[in-house]
Amino acid sequence: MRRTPNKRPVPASEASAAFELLRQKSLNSLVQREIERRILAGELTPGTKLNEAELAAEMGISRGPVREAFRALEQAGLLYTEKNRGVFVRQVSLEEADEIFEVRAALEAQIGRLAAARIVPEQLQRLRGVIKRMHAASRSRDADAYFPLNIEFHEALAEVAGNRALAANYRRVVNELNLYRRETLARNADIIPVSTQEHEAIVDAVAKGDAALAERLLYEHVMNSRARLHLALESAPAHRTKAAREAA
Amino acid sequence: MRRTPNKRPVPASEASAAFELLRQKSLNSLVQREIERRILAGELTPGTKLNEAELAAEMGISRGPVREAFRALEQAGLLYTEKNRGVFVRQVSLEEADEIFEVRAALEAQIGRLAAARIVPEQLQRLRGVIKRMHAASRSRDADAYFPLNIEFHEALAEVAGNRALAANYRRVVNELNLYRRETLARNADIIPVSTQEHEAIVDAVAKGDAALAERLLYEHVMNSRARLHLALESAPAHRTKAAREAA
DNA sequence: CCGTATTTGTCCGTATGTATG
DNA sequence: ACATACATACGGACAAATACG
Repeated sequence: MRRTPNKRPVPASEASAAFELLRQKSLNSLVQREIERRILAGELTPGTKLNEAELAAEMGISRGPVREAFRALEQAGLLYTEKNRGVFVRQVSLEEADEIFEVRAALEAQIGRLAAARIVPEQLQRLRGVIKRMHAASRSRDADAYFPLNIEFHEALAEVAGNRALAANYRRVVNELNLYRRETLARNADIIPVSTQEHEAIVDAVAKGDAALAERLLYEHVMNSRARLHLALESAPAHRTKAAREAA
Repeated sequence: MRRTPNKRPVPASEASAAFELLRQKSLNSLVQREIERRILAGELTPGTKLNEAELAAEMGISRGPVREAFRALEQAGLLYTEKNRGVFVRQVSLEEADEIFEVRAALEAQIGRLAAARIVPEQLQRLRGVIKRMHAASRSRDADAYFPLNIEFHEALAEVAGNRALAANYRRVVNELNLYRRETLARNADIIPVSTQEHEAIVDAVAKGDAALAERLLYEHVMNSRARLHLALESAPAHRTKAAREAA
């Protein structure tokens, strides 16, 4: 046996949260998680340069674990490195985003196919609940309420599909799409009713167990999202800044 | 301008291949590439423990870059880390492999759909050439010749699809499947004729520009591969060792 | 079960390359 | 164009945890 069967209980004096976390996770993984959080939360925007020493000092650690986290996040597609210059938050161009949408469509279609075959009543109830809240957000044209629901819907569906590898790949692809300049990513309230209807049709197909239909609807839903992004860019080709949005 | 426009020519004394490589690529990326190569070539088999200091010494460098490469390869799914114990080549269970096949099927289907829409004559000619060599390998029941052709076929098709993000995701998934115990992975000569015919039908569909058919055939091809793996496992449930194969 | 050897996790110093006035 | 300041890439040392006799 390679592992000690009975782990010694941690003395109360050492049982701080940070200490207990370090028992299990090494520093590099914590740094990785934190940087990932900041990027996905929008605190670090695409193109931002990350400073090794600064980050290390801020977290009260040395630069080694920070560098290791950089390499992991680089592989994950969230950062890129220019040798001897530094690491930067990745920027996804419109052309890349178009390609990634095609990957997402394929994965979502598979999620739909599997979900239709495997969904159980309580999962269906949850999806119906999300749709209901989407309708509410749609009626009040509340984009800030709608978009978290959109994420929740697709996350829940991925879980229904019951395939961890598929869900993991799906999440990575969605994260990459978030690296397309955040401000413009289809935060247009006009699309909410249409999008809500598409989601409802998807749930209906999954509920019926119609795998082929769910697959097709999800594929089209993703490609429609891509088309809507392009439409939004045409109607507002100039990059709308945060200040401009707040003024409106 | 951030970069020096005219790079100083490298003095002959410093112009060794290794030196010039280091001008562009950092050590961690070279280590990463080398370890990845060893894993995919089968020199490092799933479950093998990697020793930081040993690898560093072997390559004549310090442990820092090795650790950074570990973190990248961990994120890529080729290694996994047990804290304070070490990093190991990842092992993919049969259950995981089944899930990954479903991801691969979705990506391959999308590759087929796009390839049918975008293929140009010279690409088609190349695919037909691979098929031709597959038939030859099939007639002589030469598995060692066939399996590289299989890889070449799918790689070429991914290129035809003309979507870099899709190709990158596809490669990662295929690499993961290679981490399912290598020895058993459908190295059965009986399946070669069937597999060849499936490939030929796929090329025909792509050549016709029939996206829907190419998509369906590729999906089924991948799922058939999965089924053939299961069949092979049933007929030989005991793990056939390298020695056993060589004796046969 | 205990002491020792090995290996990992982390930190720090230095050289090299880059940005800037 | 040059000198200076700064950030990164890498090496090396120390402490803690694990493996082994």
